[in-house]
Amino acid sequence: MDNEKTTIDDVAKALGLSKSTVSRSISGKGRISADTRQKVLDYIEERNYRPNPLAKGLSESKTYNVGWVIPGDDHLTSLYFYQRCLQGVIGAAAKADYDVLITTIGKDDISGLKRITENHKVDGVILGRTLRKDKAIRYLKEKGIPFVVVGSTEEKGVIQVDNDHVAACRELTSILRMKGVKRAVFIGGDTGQVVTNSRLQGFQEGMEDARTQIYLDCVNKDRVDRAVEAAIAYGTDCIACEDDRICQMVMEKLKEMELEVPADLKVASFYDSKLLGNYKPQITALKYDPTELGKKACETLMAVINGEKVENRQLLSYEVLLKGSTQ
Amino acid sequence: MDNEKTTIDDVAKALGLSKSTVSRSISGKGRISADTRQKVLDYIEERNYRPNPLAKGLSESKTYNVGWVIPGDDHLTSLYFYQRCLQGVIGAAAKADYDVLITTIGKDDISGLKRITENHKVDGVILGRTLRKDKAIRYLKEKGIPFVVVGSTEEKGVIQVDNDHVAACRELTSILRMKGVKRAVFIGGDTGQVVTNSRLQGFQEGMEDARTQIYLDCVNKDRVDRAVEAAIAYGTDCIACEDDRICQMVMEKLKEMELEVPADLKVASFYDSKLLGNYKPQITALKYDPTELGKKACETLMAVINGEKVENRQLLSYEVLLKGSTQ
DNA sequence: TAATTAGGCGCAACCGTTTGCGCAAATAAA
DNA sequence: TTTATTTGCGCAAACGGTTGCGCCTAATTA
Repeated sequence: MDNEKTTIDDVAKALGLSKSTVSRSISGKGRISADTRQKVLDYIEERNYRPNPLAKGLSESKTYNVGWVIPGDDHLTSLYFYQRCLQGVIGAAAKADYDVLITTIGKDDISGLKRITENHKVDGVILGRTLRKDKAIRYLKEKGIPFVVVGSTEEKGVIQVDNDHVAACRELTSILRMKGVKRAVFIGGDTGQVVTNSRLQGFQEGMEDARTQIYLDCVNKDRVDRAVEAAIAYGTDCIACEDDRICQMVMEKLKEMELEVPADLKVASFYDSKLLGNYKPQITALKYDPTELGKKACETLMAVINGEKVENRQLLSYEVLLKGSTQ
Repeated sequence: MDNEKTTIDDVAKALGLSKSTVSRSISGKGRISADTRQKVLDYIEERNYRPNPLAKGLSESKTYNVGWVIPGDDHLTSLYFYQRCLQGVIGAAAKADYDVLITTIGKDDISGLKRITENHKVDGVILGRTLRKDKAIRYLKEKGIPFVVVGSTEEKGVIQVDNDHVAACRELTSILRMKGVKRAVFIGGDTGQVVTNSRLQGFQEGMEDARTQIYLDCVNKDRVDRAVEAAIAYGTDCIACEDDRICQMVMEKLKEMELEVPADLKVASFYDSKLLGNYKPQITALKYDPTELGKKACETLMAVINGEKVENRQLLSYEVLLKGSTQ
């Protein structure tokens, strides 16, 4: 009972038609009578016939695959983010009859990316993370391979889909200011990442000309601890953390210092995640939808592949979650 | 300067050969003089020619893709596990000139899996997680699609690659027994998962006929808390946690109860992960190599695809990390 | 030296689609 | 009714590889 290997020829024979007609019925292109078309559609539906994508791809010069490229070595939160993103990518791809080919790259090793592109296995690529001076971007641009990046890059002429970090951080920050925050502190991570700068920018815009203090490159517990100590010494009444991991470390440090949130000072995170799920006063944070990001990225890539003109920079919306930590 | 579209014909023309000869030079099959072959190999190396996998696949009835199927909704540790696994899969696939097509499935929704198989996009599938009464397994068996599962299943006649949980847990447990543990407690999660039962079995074998107590289905903080309370009431001197997440909850609870590890009691985890990285007395745990798992799984799948006979059950080794928590 | 075998290569069919072109029948315009 | 146009469909050539078969030359054997 297997229809494993039915081909378009089988369908054509069975219906007394030519394969051209069957092909045109399926694609809907060309001149076809509505009657015949419906007959074909019904038949292939019933027999569960699926055109062989290799043959289809060969004649159309398409692979019907997109590459999903993520770092091979990354921390847990990112993984969660990528997984959610991937859901969006897969969904959007499926709608266009595409599938997702996954590969990983390292900071200096883009061999995985080269594999799938040089071997003609994908029609385009979605970059899950970018660095400054990103080798992958350079490579894709040079080769003229369609691609979009999730997140932002300083590289010019690159199609990017990102959360509107600046606007989000600006909005949350100005809410904090309204709530009476006078000496806000921003603790940020790797300044090599574009997103860090966006968040800082949003913070500064939101604070207008209120007094603030900024601590950057807090990439480990030590750095964060020292930043928190300095912030307390400064007499801060609110710490804005660049992301969930920093927020986690900040909360830990505050606990060690036996300071109460929000009694002694407010705390907010510019990135919500599961890591923040278990705090007693829940943490005020900015929430994004990674699935939506992936979806948008993939849709954009599809458009690029089909030769449509698309905006270079697409920004997605966010949500401000006001919780107990900034009460 | 683009060699985007060089075909085997171009290569043949350039070298004054026929495409059959070029093809045979590349594959090494058939009768070819070493001279000619080398000439071809040099040329394609220099011009970076890669055979179009769609054309190749079409004529060989192969896609040169394997499907990597993971749950669409899972917790952080799993994600880490899958990511490491994936590394192994990608590596092994690349060696056989395969690429990895990713898709996600839910407990009752295997449409993603159906997509890639019915559309003939993969030659075989690796299942990243299985459940009892697994729909994906049923489906793949029924359709006769080559597949291997990472982890264990009770389903008969399925090729599985797994860590040797029983042996590992047995060994760690017996070490604990040697160390003088007299009233050990096992706290396990979802008994619906095959691995939970394997770990329990290893624990029981390792404890021989020493007194023990078992708490199962501790799938959330509440359940774990109650199990820990009961264990303490029982007067336990060692809690063996089924996995990292349970261990995390146990440690939290012990802290709340103001009990010291290992002074008041020992704690061990039957699964090491990053979640356990930050405890003051480090946690004794069993360490596996997910990358190795993925690699082995993919290699096995390749063998199956090539029609080789393989062992139904492949067990990988482990490492016992003895740390402060069981001192 | 003649007969056989083996080695190296090319021809052409095939894998399962898409699509330009041409032809006949049906429809519309003259 | 005749002519022009449209409509529906089939033919056959791609797409870029692999592979069975056959031919020719060179090496081996009798």
